[in-house]
Parts: sequence; C-alpha cells; structure tokens
Amino acid sequence: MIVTKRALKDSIVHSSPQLSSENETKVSTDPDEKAIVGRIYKAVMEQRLAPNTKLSEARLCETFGVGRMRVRRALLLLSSQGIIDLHSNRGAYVACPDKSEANDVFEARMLLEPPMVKRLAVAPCDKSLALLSDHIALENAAREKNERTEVIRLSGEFHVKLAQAIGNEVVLQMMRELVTRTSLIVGLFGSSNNASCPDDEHAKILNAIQTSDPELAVQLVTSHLAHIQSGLDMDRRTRPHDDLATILGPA
Amino acid sequence: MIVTKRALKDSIVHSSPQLSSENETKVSTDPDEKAIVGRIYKAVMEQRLAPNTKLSEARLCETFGVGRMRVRRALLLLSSQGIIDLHSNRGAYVACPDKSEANDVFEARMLLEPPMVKRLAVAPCDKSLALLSDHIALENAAREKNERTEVIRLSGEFHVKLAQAIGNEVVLQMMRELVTRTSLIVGLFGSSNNASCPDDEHAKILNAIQTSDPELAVQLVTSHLAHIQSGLDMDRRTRPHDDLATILGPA
DNA sequence: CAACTCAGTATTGTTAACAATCTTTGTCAA
DNA sequence: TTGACAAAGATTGTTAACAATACTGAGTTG
Repeated sequence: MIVTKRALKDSIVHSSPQLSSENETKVSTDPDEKAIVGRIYKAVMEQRLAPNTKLSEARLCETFGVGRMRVRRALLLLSSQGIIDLHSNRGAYVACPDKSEANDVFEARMLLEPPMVKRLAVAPCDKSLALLSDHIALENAAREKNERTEVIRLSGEFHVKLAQAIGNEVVLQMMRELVTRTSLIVGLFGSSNNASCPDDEHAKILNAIQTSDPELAVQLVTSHLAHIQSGLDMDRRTRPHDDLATILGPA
Repeated sequence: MIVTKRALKDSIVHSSPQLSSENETKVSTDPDEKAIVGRIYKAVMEQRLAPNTKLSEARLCETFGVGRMRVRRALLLLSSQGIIDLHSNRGAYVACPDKSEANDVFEARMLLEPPMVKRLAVAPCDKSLALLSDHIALENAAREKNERTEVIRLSGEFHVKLAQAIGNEVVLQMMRELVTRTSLIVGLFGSSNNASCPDDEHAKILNAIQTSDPELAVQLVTSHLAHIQSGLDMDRRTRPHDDLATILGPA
C-alpha cells in the first residue's frame, strides 16, 4: 500500500513516447473502457504492473479521469481475458498465474504459433515482411539504448506482430491475450535477467520466413518458445510485490 | 419485432433436459453474468438465436430474472468475445459476421485444431478417449432421435471437447469462442441442410486418435473443417431474421 | 507478548433515478 | 400517396446514493 500509492499511477499513466500516439488521438478525449484496457495491457507487457498488484476502483478512476462505471467495465474485460482476477467484494488484482495456468498458456502458444509462422513462410508477402522487419528494427534500437521496459514490451509484441502479419483479427486478438499473459508468467517465474532474452532469435525467424523456409521457421519458433519456457523456474516463484515481507526482508 | 416477442424468450430460456443440469445447481440461485453468458452461448450454438437478433436489456432482465447491471455485464462479455455486437445507444445485437470475419474464424480454427488433434493422437490417454467417445455417442443418439437443435449443438461441441481432452483451460476457452462464432457463420452462410453435416467424420477423427495416427488425424480434421467451410456460400448470405422483407417474401 | 474481539473505516456491489439518444408515430404539406 | 418534420415513447448510458462486505487498529484478555 505504501509503495504502490504513487508507483501504481506512474506504472499505468506513464507512456513511452512513440506509443502514446497510437493510443491517444490528438486531444485527450476521455478514454472509454477500451482505452483503459489498452493502457493496462501495455503496463503489464512492460512488466511495470506486477502480479497481485491491487487495482482499486477509486485509484483507477482518478488515474484515468473516468467514472467508476467505465473502470468496472474495463476490469470485467480484463478479467475475462485472464489479465486480472476479480475477487468478490475484495477487488481486482493483477493476475497471478499458477504453474498449471502458466503451462496452459505456453502450450497454447506452442500449438498456435508454429502453424502461424508456417503459413507466413509458405507465402510471404511484402507487407508482412516489412511489418516484421520494421518491428525488429525497433527492438534493436531499444536494446541499444538500454530502454529496459521498451525492450521487454517489444520483445513480446513481436509475436503479436506475427499474428498481425497474417492479417487475421481473430488470431491477433488471441495472440495479444496469450503474449500479455506470458509477460505475467515471465515476471513471476523468470530468473532475473532472462526477462527479454531472445536477442537475435526474432531476426532468425523473420529470415526463415523471408527465404520461404516453412520447416525452418517452425523449428525456430518452436525452439524459441521452448527457450523462453526453459528460462523459467516453475517451482521457485518470485513472490509478488504485494506482500511486503519480501520487499523489506525477513528481519 | 413481432416474431421475436415470444420467440426470443423461448430460444434462450428453453433448455434441453440433459443440459439443464450442467448449468443450474439444484436450487434456482439467481444467475450471475457467467450463467447468462452460458445460456446465450448455448442458444447461439443451437442456432436458435439468429444473427442480428436484438437483445434488449429489459427483455433479458425479465427472462433471467436479474437486474439490469448483470445483463449489461453479460452483454459486455459477449461482445468482447465476438458473439454479439454492441452499438452505442442502440443496444446489443447477435453478431452478424461478414465474409472477412468468417474467413478469419475459419482460418484460426485451421491453424489451431490440427496441432490439437496431432497432440492428442501422439499420446492418447484413456480419459480423453472416453470423453470423446461418450460425446460421439451423444451425437449419434441425438441424430437418431431427430433432435435438430441438439444435433447442431453437439456437432459443434465436439470440437470443444477436443480442447477439453487436451486438458488446457486456455485452449478450451479459445475453442469455445471459435466454435460458437462458427455457429453464427454457418447460420448465415450455410446452404440449408448442411448445417450439421459431419455425419461420421467425428468418429473417424476419434479413431485416428485412438490408433495413435497423428498424420491421419491432422488430415481428417483439416478436411473436416474444409468440408464445413466449403458448404458455405460466402457471397449469397441468408439475410438475418431481423429484416422482415425476406421473411414475408418480395411480394 | 500473542491472540482475539469489536467498533470504525474503506472499498466494493447494487439499486434506482435521471439524462441522452434513438425509434416510432402522427401530422401536415407538396 | 409520399415525403419531411416534430412530438411522444422507448431504450440505453450515466450518475449518485445506498447496502453489504471486507479490512484496520485499538483495546482487551489469556
């Protein structure tokens, strides 16, 4: 409670320069629930909203300058997508996936993403390649500038871009959800530094798509996902920021 | 409007005998939004709720015996899953997918389901086989008894059971959504009698899984989906019940 | 000193009234 | 008859007050 007072607001409201344009249209029109959901999605993907963080209605209201109703609608949407948990009479908390849920998310990605890149590699179109290529450029730029949160977010978003490259709204939505939930999982079970990790694996995948090598692309994305998953320690979960004991130490 | 007055209530509230038990627990506890969502899901899957049907809040309130708030929450959830469309100030309408959306849904299923059955066939476990086998028995029984709506629903639900057999909650949720949206699509673009269609294709798929033949299973499910899709006429869409012109004829 | 009780406070859940918007109906004129 | 226009009605969107529940902390007791 003491820590999150100001930190929570920052973690949501603070937006990186190039992204503020994609969410906010010129004037600050009061955001609808979709905008609120988007903001929280972004905060989770940048791992600024730790699992189990409480999202009180009042706080969100003042953060977004919106009535309670909009906030509640947004929270309901987020909960239906597994990003937050809604406890009756106790409020909304950033989701804190357990081992089983984490496995489910990874398994779902293991099922879905290989066919995706396979399809991309079979018939790569210029627009898709440009989209992915541009994104990787962004990743590299952020990495060089040591922008940690940006690197993390872009690293996850690459996989969303894969769905976008296919040009399928339904798949895109599914991937957005899966990737965001993965951010929570990595935040919980990740072993310190490997939060972003992929380095040039994304570039290799793109290359396989470019050269129209479906089998290689599938193999690369599969091992990429396995790599991420293997970097997790499913048993020793890092305690969520919420309980102060771990922050302040055992003394 | 005239037609739906009584028909709407029936199409939602009326529940087939063996399913009422799975949604309602003993006493009629006033249903939360999750129950409402489930009921509407079922009605859509049985194709009793035609696309573009208006779901007015007042009607739903009295149908479910629930306050307006619950109904609105349910509608929001349904809209976030593409089952209904929410038009500002105009209300909620059962979704009416266009050609592009329909293709996206089928493409998503084409991406997701083959890997699913592949995984099932690689390591079939008894519980999964029993689940699927029992379901096919239900399908056959319903077909023999000529219970049209039941056949339609079970026919779609088989694919949900595939996800359930994998034992992955995330995949299960995705499949539920995809299958339900498919029901809407088939209702819109389907050529009369092929609404349910598969006959014994489901059994064949199960058999491939049982005999641990992944390649065959993948091939069967792929052609099964292609078969369903080919039965659609994407251009000559059957007009939704809403506009009376098609009901009363051109005269 | 630990654990428990019990008000007081804060937060969430619900309801009902109000405001805004759309739809329909009825009227009038061309 | 048809079209436009305006008022009435119905439906949705929003707000605010109230109710119910959970949390907090002081005080008490073992």
